[in-house]
Amino acid sequence: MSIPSFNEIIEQNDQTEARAASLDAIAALVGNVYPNKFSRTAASGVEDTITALKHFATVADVESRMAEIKASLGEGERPPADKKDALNEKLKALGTVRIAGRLTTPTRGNFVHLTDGVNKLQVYCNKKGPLALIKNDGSDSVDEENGWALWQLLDHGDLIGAEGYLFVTNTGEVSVHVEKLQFLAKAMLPMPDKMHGIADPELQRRFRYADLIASTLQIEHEGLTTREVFERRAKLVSRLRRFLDDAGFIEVETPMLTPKATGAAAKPFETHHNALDIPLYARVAPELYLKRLVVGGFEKVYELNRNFRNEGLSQRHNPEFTMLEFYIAYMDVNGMMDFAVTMIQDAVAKANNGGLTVKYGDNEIDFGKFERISMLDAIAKYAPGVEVDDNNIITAFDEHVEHHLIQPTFIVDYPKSISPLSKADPSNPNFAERFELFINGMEVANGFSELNDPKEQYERFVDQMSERERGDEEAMILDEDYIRALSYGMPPAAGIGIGIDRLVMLLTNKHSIRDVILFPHMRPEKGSGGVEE
RNA sequence: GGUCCGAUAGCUCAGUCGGUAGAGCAAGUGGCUUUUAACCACUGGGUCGCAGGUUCGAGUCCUGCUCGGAUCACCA
Repeated sequence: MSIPSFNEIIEQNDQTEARAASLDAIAALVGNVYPNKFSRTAASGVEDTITALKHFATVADVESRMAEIKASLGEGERPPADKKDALNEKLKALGTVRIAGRLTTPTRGNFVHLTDGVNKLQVYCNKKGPLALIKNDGSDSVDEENGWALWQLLDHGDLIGAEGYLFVTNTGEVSVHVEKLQFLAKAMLPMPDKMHGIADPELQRRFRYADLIASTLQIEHEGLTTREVFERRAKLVSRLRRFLDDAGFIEVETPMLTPKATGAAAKPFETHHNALDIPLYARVAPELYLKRLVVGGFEKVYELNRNFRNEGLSQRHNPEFTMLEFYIAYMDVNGMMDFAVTMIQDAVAKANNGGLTVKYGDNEIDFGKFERISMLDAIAKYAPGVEVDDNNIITAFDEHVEHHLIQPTFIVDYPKSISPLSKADPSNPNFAERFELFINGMEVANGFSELNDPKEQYERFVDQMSERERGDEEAMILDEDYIRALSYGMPPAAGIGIGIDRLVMLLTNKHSIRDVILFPHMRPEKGSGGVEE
């Protein structure tokens, strides 16, 4: 395989050539074009971001005062000079600020915005100066003459540092009057379209970095920006962790590479360990490891991490997906449903600005109430004429019921035959004490009263193994060590697995799982050497 | 894997009945310089996804392929 040249990786065209020329000219002015640091000092007195500066009390106050003044003005009217001057006094008293960020689209002439990804702050440079540039030779020495020359060489998307004082413009926007400018890094590639961002979903996912840049440079957008989607995702995940930690759980990490892929009905990825010369499988579920820990005395235990399933890709399926799985000793399936509702409501509210209702496509989903209905009752309700027996119950459910379950609904009483790790319902031995949570027709969670009788568990595995021999590739594999663990005695316990990606889809009004995973699986790029032709 | 839709300038997109390849943004040059996405003037920029076919002539019609999206099947 030949190593591609830089110019093959970064396709050369008029845009990149112009930027390369700009970079050469900047190098002639400042020296090293990739300096190692820029000290950001904002008015709040700490190493600060633009966002922190904008939220700093004095700045925020000036902005809100100016907003009031502007609200009282007519179309095209400018804020009165005396009021502006008074606010400028307050800003000037803050002294010099040093901010850094990416250059957004130049508006006109000397004005441009710098963004730290979250917020923007306008900066202003005056040709008549004084405008110095900070040299990048490590000495922090200043070239008093060439600030304007550097300013003119900058491109949309370049990263710069700016030092100056805050002021309010004639139109009432708080800005930095730049006195010193430092070049920090070059955007060799043109920025995404300022109005549309990156429109092609393939390119959004493939070039996620550019998609995220577009989130902060784009002028208008519908729905959440990509950045906001992942901020919301992060908020949800951190809130779920917090909730469990506060409830006395321990977070653990169990093997991702396992000698046996079991604990869920799924096809695994296979790899090979060279030193041991054995096959290893990317885990399809952490379930059996976590229950070993319940045996060991971790009565409340959770893992929030990736699982891997070697199956088809779809709007709702990525080969690796994030699952929150947890177990509570001495609890049964009903207690688990109660607990899960409280936890999900807490996390949804925190990630959704306090609200429990979410717009998803044409539906409004209300996380305020979760229904519970048995699988048989659900089939009777949505497919009244359909005769159900052991063999067709799941098919009937999938075909006739699933897509009706828009509002959060626990389907309970699953056939035992398809629930090899869950306890049977004592009053109805053909059924398991198991639920799945459906929202918008999508399976979001799966939980049950955990089977803790080692002999029965062994028999269930044996049944699975014979299913396997009959050709069901996804039937579970007997895990002998798990049987041994259960034989030490596991307390009664309830467990649940929650599909985090799908929950995030619901909270962000995204209809493809690939839009809530930063780097979803894609086919290799053509000519990247990823595939032999 | 089946079906439907799409691929045109760096980006977002037009392109009528088959008849010289278009716009906005971005880029370049010059002007303006307290502006709020889009200031003014000029300029450069195309293997119309790939390969065939029909035709005097194909971005446009036909066939195959590649890649993507939607949807069905399968799955969580």
